[in-house]
Amino acid sequence: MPDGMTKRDGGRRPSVYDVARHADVSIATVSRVLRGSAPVATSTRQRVLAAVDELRWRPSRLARAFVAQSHGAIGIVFPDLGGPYYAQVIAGFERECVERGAAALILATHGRDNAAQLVMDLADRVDGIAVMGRTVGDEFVADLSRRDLPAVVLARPPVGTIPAVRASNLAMAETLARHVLDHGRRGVVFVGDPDLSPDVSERWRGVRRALRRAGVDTTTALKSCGGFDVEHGYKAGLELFGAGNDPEAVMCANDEVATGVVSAAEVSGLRIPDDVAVTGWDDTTTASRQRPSLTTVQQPMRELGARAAAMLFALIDGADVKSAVLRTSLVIRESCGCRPQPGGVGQLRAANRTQHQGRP
Amino acid sequence: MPDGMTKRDGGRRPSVYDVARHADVSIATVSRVLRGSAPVATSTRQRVLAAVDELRWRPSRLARAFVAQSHGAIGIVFPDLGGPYYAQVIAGFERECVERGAAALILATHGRDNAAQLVMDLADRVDGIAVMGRTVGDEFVADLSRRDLPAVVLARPPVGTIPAVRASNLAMAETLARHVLDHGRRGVVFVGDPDLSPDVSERWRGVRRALRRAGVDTTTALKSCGGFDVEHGYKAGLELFGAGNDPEAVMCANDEVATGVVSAAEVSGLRIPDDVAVTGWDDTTTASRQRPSLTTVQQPMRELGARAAAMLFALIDGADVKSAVLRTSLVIRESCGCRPQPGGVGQLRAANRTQHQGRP
DNA sequence: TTGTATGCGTTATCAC
DNA sequence: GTGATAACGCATACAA
Repeated sequence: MPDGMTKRDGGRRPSVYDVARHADVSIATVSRVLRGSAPVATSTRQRVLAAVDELRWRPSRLARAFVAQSHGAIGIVFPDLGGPYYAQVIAGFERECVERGAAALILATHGRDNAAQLVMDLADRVDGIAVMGRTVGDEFVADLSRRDLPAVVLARPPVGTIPAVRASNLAMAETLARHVLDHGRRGVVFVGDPDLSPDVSERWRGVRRALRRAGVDTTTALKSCGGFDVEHGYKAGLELFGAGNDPEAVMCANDEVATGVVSAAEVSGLRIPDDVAVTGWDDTTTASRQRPSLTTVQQPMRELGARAAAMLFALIDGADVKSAVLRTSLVIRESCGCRPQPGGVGQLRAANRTQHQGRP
Repeated sequence: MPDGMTKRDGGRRPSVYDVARHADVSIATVSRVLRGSAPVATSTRQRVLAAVDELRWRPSRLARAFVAQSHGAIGIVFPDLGGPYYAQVIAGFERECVERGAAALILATHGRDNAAQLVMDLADRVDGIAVMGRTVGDEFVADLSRRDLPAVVLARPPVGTIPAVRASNLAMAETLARHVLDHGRRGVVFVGDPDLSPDVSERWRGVRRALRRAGVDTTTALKSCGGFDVEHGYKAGLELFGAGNDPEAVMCANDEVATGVVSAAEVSGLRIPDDVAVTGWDDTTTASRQRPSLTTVQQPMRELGARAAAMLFALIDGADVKSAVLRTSLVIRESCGCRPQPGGVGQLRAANRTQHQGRP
């Protein structure tokens, strides 16, 4: 700034220039003191710090970000925000951001028709973006990456060169289905919408494979329910139990749907697991507390979010990033027909957990 | 360079200068075309748009924000993220942001020791900030506002001149407690931590007032549980029911704590509501689905988030903003001792709802 | 150790 | 209608 050019006073917040003038140094020195980017004489430093303190100056993040050409933030896109699953994923994502000193921007498209526009807006304000499941189309995700914006996908397979982080589904679903079949149940129905998410799609495929290998007909083994919450599960359950062809086991897309199905069963006068077995997925906190306690599959939800963030930061740093498949584990409780554990409701013994890792 | 900011290199992204050169115009004209801030000849406009298209240029939000001295974002600070309450508040906050074309930044302090630092960081990257409950101290909140950063507080009374948005607690809690007393229950215990949140503090005060007016001793009427989730409620419930002085009614800080208390009661061999009545707060989706269905208080959680955001935008626009107390309503179901409603589990008749508005 | 000068990408204010 | 140019607040290469 040229000499004699005095900035107008007023409500304007102080800038480096104000601090520099106040401490009788150059703006470069002020910057050096604040960033510690170069040695500064102790006496000078103290003058600067005093000025900073007196003017209550904080460097403008807007300007810093502009100079650094970096937002210091990453974003994550969900279809929705309800339910414990998203909350956990967000928590993991956010924790990683905090550790890195970055901000987390969260966007839920909620099935809005302008979802693509919203995601684009978000892309303009972050250094990297994570997209969950089928929130937006593949071609759109690929487009983000083509704009040189670091991107990862979550809870779904990789898209082209865009890395993915997800939990193992297919093999574990097959394992769980086999366990249900081992209880002697043949009339197995999977409640969920394979089209709504890649996760559910893989779980259904795993279940179907187990049924086929056991020689069970699968033509009526899929019941879609239109959503992932308790309400949808309840409604699907009522339809299922009212249809006459009473299923012997209902395997659900997630724990919340399972909770709804359990309610529907009880309203329909069915006992669990005697009349009908029920299983969930996710091992949310309520799963162990329900009665009967819910047999389900534990997946590391926080870890999913944390890994997505970590992968983004690695990409931003120019590192090479590979897709990851996180481990899931079987959590056998009572709702599948197993006996209550001696430890009490919701208690588990290690022997009841089966881990599985690999490509879903 | 500040935390979280690392320079991304690679092929430089195009700027106005590139587009201007490509279209053989000045950068001013490019800006005019894009912003529509001044008339441009049709032929010129088309040349510019063609160049924009070809270079796949998007104006840098970083630069725009810098020039406009505006982040185009507001932030919200929570103590935590788990549970349906926060999810709903976030959803409302986020919806309002989307409608306004702004971004929502979400921070959960999780009881970290550097919470104040984190909130300060957030304050540096938003145009306004909403703080929930006692996430940070009053003096800190006041300090934010003193820095000319628009601020509102959520789920608590106003702090100085900082407006608040909250739901009615005290009178409704008293009403609910009276209802429980009307069932003939005298040994009433409130489970929750008044110190953890202003909301809970007011609910406890309302309950206590009702008890005192009914001539009930309140010296053992408070049972703290250390948190707002099912686990804490369960643990508190076990202690409560194992202590010998069996309560006749347990009024909980929220629905999740109530759910835990219900589990604890059942494990302790107590029937609800015959042996012990239980009430919650929030009317989350599971409240109507539980058996027995949970008597609780409905509060507009999404609305709380939405109003907080709307108030921030109003403050940013320089408008005058007044605190607001949102209406809550009593939701009588079975867990308090009332009979099941004919409509089925979770169904409500209008007659079962009592609304209340006013200063809590 | 400190100061000067330049660039970051946009919008806005002048001239023409 | 259009173009040259000055901010915006900071970081930094280069001088001194």
